[in-house]
Amino acid sequence: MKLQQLRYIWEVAHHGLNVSATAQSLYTSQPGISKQIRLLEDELGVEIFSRSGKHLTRVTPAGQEILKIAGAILRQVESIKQLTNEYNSPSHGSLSIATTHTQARYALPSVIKGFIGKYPDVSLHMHQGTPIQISEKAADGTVDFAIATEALELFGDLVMMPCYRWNRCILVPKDHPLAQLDAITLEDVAEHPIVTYVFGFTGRSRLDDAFKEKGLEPKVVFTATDADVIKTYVRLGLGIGIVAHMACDTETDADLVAIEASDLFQSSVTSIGFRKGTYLRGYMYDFIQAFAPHLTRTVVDEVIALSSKEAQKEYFANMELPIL
Amino acid sequence: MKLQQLRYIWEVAHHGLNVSATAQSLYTSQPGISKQIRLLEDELGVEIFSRSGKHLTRVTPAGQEILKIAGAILRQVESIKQLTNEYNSPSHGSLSIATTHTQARYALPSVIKGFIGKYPDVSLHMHQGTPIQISEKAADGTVDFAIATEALELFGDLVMMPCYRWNRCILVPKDHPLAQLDAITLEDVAEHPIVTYVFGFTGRSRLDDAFKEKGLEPKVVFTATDADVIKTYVRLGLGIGIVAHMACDTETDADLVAIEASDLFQSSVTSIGFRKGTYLRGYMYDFIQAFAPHLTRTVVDEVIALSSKEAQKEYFANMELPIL
DNA sequence: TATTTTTATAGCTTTATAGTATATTGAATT
DNA sequence: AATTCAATATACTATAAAGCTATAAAAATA
Repeated sequence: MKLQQLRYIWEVAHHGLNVSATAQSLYTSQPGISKQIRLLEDELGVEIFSRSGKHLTRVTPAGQEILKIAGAILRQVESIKQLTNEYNSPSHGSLSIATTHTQARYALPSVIKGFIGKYPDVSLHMHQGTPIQISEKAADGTVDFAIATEALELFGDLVMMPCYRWNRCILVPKDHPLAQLDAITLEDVAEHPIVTYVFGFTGRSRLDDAFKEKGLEPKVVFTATDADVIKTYVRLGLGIGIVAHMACDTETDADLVAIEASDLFQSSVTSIGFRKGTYLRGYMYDFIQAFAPHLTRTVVDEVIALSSKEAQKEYFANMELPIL
Repeated sequence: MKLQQLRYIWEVAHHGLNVSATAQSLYTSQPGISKQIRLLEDELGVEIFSRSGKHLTRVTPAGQEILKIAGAILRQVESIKQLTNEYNSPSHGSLSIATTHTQARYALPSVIKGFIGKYPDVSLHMHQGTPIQISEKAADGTVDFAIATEALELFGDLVMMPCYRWNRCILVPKDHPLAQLDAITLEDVAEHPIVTYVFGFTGRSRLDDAFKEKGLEPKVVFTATDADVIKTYVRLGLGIGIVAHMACDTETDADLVAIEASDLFQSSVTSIGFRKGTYLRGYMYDFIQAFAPHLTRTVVDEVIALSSKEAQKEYFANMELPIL
């Protein structure tokens, strides 16, 4: 058994069982990969892929198990490389982050700015996507970190750490009746058409919960994945906007009125997650702490050491989070 | 990076940093290993072993980390092989068990007999040792299973499952005053010289606890690691023997009187443990269940799935164990 | 059925691995 | 301090393995 062979079967399995395509993506030849897969299967005495004639059609049950372990092995090999990189050149490397629009647009820029100033030799990669996509990318090792408000719990082998708590505000045009009120209630809000986030994005579920609890049926007339689009439609008079607090900028949104809505909806928590067993480079610890000051290296290491997801939640249960 | 290289550094590290000795044990040449280690170090750009001239003197800090991951990788490679073996020939393989005298002599024989009858093609290896040695062997992968009453909790990466609960009895010569009593108390016992297990063996700690709790100071005049030796000295009149219940055989020990002592001492629990992440062959599940009927394949898989040691303990907290 | 896509095979080249013999060095011993 | 012993490094060679190109064969698709 060779690492190369494990790499090949893993890549083929992740390229739709197309050996030629895999070969291209790995800059090698198709016969080479085919041969190595055969050799491995011969050595193990088990077919990893079942074939109809010359084509690979599916992964065998044994193959499923093998691929799972092979993936773990390859990630550990990656860990060894990462740790030696850390010894060789602590300030060189790369950092990939998958996140949503809201984070990328409002929460991350200042952190990123500080980071690239401090680590000019770390190449930074940002991937934007839905919370589900983000979690998947972290879980399969495409990115180092996932930062999002929802869906990060779905993946069992992610270590998740809460970063900050945030509230919502309601954006209305200056002449809107809600802008005249001194205090606003959920009932007031429910009377107007609403423009807000798509379900599964930026704490949308908390919003729905709040209305449901009071037995209200909000008239959501338009949903978007980001606050910029939401604002655009608020300006068009489509409805009132409900967005994350950090998306309300009094300067650029001078034509809108932002109404604090902290007491109308439960606050949401944005978390950062990474795959269990990932080797964290020094600058990665640094990034985490820059984003969430309470997540010091010590704290992160302690959380990693906790064996269960429940213990991790427990760890943060009584911790005060920064409020943004 | 090659698996072979990881194998070499791991073996060298576990052969006292002696490359020549490692080469011998692996039936290969010393230059081959030396070269591969150098190649790996060159590739990683990190010294795994520090050298004084030509001699390897110690493992570098980076080497420590690398070796730890390398060990995990090699064990996973082993898992792949095991699982393919399971597909190829479910009834062929090997099973190594490390256990103490008490288990090997009294609890295991019937189980082993049934097992070799059912799986004649599984080669069975029994290793006898102290509970500490046993745990170590399970933790580093020398054996598949550790079976013992003490010390199995010490190793964090062992999955441990309680098998049965057992009590003690007191062995005395026929003419001994204790043999005349109708009911026996701990105070009675403490008046006589005692022959029992060495500390750290066969639930010895429970015994000490019982005396301590009543403020008694037992006169332990002789300790041994097994009941056979204890009986021998009881016969010589050195003192009264306190041994595990399963060590009292009314036939072979017809010259001794066994006094039930279940209510004098807290019962002990014998457990079986294996390293987390071990691939369990079908016959291994079968062995476990033959030894402890409540540990069905389903139960074992459920316990393995539990992430923390605490959750595992919790799982068995309310389970009735067989009493031997 | 024709065409395209994909995999397998063969032959060849390059690279890698492991072996032997031997030099060199460090540690132990006197 | 010199000598001996044990261990590692180096040089070289033989063998094995891995990968490439070209091409044949087989599925999939149109």
